[in-house]
Amino acid sequence: MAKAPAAPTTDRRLQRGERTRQAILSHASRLASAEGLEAVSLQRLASDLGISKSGLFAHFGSKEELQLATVEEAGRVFTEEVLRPGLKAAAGLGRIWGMCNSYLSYLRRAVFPGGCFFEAALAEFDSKPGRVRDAVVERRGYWVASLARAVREAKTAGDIQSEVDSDQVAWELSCLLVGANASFVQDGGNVGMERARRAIRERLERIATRSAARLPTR
Amino acid sequence: MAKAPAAPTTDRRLQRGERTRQAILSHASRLASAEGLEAVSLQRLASDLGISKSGLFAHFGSKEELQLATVEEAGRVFTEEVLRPGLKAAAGLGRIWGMCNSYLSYLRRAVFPGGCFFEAALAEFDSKPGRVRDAVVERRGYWVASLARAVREAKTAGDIQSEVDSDQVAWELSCLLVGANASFVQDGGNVGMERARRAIRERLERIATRSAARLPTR
DNA sequence: AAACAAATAGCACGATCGGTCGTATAAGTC
DNA sequence: GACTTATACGACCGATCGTGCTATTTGTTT
Repeated sequence: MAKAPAAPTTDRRLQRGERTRQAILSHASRLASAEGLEAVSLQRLASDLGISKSGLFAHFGSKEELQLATVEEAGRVFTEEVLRPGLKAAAGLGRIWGMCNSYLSYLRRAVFPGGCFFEAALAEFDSKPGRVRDAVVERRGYWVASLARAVREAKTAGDIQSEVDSDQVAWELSCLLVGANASFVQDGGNVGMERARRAIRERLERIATRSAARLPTR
Repeated sequence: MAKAPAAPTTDRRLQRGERTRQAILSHASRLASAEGLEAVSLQRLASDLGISKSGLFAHFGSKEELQLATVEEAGRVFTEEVLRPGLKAAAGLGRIWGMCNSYLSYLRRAVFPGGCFFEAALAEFDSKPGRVRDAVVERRGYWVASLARAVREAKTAGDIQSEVDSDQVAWELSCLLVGANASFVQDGGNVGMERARRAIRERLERIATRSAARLPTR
């Protein structure tokens, strides 16, 4: 019953194992965002990190488990870098805008060098069923659902007209954000980013009530 | 000098070769849309088509050439299935709407079983430079440029307000269409399709002039 | 019929893939 | 100290990858 959260063990062996595991997953998620989950081989990972392939393998037991753990790690990062800061603004139009900008910032800062991890993983696994696909789809669904919830909240906060379809708006916003991701990955420039920002601003202003606060210029 | 176009040779050996080459590329492009270009191995292709791996290989000389030819074949199909029918309507709002619907129809009919070939290929190659990437990017750029041109034409036709940014609108439309593709590939349903259609309709109606014809209901 | 050319098949190669196994080493427990 | 436990390693396996090199079949040309 007294199972401590996050297992703050004192055993230095376990600590060491946890550190290498973390290093593996961090590198794997970054690599996978650019080259794809399947393309990240155990050999490649091991030699990049200067450890043995079998030592690395022992941490996961199978390639699929590695991929699953990698998705989970990427989800942790996404929560930290996008979802969490997106909640700083109070519920309303500002929070939606904040979430979108958190995502764009997460792209611009190249948290994952290959763009958004989940867009890459989704495109790779969308047609091949399995646990990895399910995990990716669930995570990505959670993100869109979070956007939809923010829109609903903005509606009850009186920032958004009551007739608008929250899910529809969230879907459109997510489309524009993945468009920004695609543009960014392709040319590394900021044109897609600005296009998305502009489109999102116009979309939000169009459904805002007269009483809603104006969106910040930046 | 008398090199005939499309090489309508009478040599039955060459004809046979061309037929198998076409069969290879057709199967390869369909397969690649679902599983990725890299995942389509020569072995897999050969056994699917009931020919030998070396016989298949001889047609292309390298895997990269195969991939290049596959992209080209997919481009041929895309032109036939999307670009061509999209031009049936006269320049103006109707043509933009027609192009978008051609794309959605191309998705719904599952011309490629894994959704839009180019979205899949782009996601796979966006971070790995090379000739394949260049070919995919060029093709996909041509599609967005065609959308932008249609928007410009609609503007000079008086269907669209003169202040609108054609490239911006085309970018947004392409985002919504790839969103439809992503949704379709994920759940096979039509919700993404309807979302996209609705978003596109609203987007177009918002920039239409008062004199422009109304978009058809279907 | 002989010579030739193109499409296809057979076979083997080196490299790399995910995965297994036995073992050495370091850190904890008694 | 002896004993246990967890990490990491090296060697190796069978399968598959892309790719050459050499027949063999099939159709054309003279």
